[in-house]
Amino acid sequence: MELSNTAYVILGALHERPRSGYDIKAFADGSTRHFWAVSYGQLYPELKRLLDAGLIEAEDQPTGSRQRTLYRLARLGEEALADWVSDAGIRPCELRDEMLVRLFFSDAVEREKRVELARNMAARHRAQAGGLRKQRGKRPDGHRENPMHEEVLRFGIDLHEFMTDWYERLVARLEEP
Amino acid sequence: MELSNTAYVILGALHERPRSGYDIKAFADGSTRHFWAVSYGQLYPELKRLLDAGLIEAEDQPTGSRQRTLYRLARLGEEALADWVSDAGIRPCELRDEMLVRLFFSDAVEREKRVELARNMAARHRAQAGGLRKQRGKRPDGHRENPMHEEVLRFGIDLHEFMTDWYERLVARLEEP
DNA sequence: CAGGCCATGTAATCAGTTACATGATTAG
DNA sequence: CTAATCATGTAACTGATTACATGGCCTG
Repeated sequence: MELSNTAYVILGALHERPRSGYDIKAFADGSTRHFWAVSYGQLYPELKRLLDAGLIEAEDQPTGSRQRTLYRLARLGEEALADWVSDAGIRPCELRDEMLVRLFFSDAVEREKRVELARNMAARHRAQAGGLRKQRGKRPDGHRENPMHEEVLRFGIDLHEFMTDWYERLVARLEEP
Repeated sequence: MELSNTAYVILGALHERPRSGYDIKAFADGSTRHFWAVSYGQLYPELKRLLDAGLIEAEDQPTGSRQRTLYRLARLGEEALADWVSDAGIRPCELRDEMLVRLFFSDAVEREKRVELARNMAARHRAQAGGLRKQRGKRPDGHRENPMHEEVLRFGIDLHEFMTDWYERLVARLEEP
């Protein structure tokens, strides 16, 4: 059976510890969001499918009268996750950037506008790097047993810092012809 | 009226010169593909919509009995393109990378597999940078009047080289603890 | 005359987002 | 008491890909 990448994000989240749907979403928002986002619209139906397929198990754990379903990784899910991570296949890295498309076509407008656009892009990545750095501050120890989480977060920060620098240099280049 | 980004790619392609649908696709594959891909499934319906909206004009130009519709940018389309490029709004830069998700969860597998994954990722970006560099070689002059095309291509090359280096350093870090 | 390129299109499908609807618990 | 957070879910929509179908032109 074919699983979506989102399904593997769920399995990965449950590999660490049992979680509710809400908790899985919070985990994704705080970690994989910058390279793989997950929305409720996918999450809950996907949980149902994984449950039916026997990759995860559900346990009812209400707090008072507030319902809560705690999911945990089943043996089958553990195996599926390990197999998937071990897959040696090369998959494309997809980038979708509307502002970059604008920049690409910005010969059609005056230099001023072009420079402003490049400046906005630098600011965007600066903000993104800042956001990730903040995320990092929030985990004083959470990375002890998952060093790769830390590595990937570091990658995000480095990447956005690289882009910030790149666009700043572009601004300089565009300003003095 | 709201236009999709793909519509703007089309307008941008036509800004340079009149083109057939096939030619627009070839243009996108050879330039915007690495940050904004376009498929036939979107292209032809979108052309129809842009035509109906009066942003582009069509001219029949068959070669023998092989049909061919040449599209050109109308005044309305020219304006729409310029307005869109000038838009100061900040839009997110979206990255979707399945391999990075795997890497993120790779604490779940043995070190060997993890290193192999990182090595594959370095190779992927090396290949991607190479592909872009080749693309660049193919345009001995095409960038004269569109210097931003060259800048964005340069960005792609630099970006993938940065990532290649980053993953190579990761491999080194993972190998000697 | 074959293979590659030029050329146009559609139908089915998919992945994913947005917006909505509902309601309990907890901290200030 | 009220705002934030915890919690679950669905329906409608959108953007985009895949796979298919068709056929002519040009070069070796």
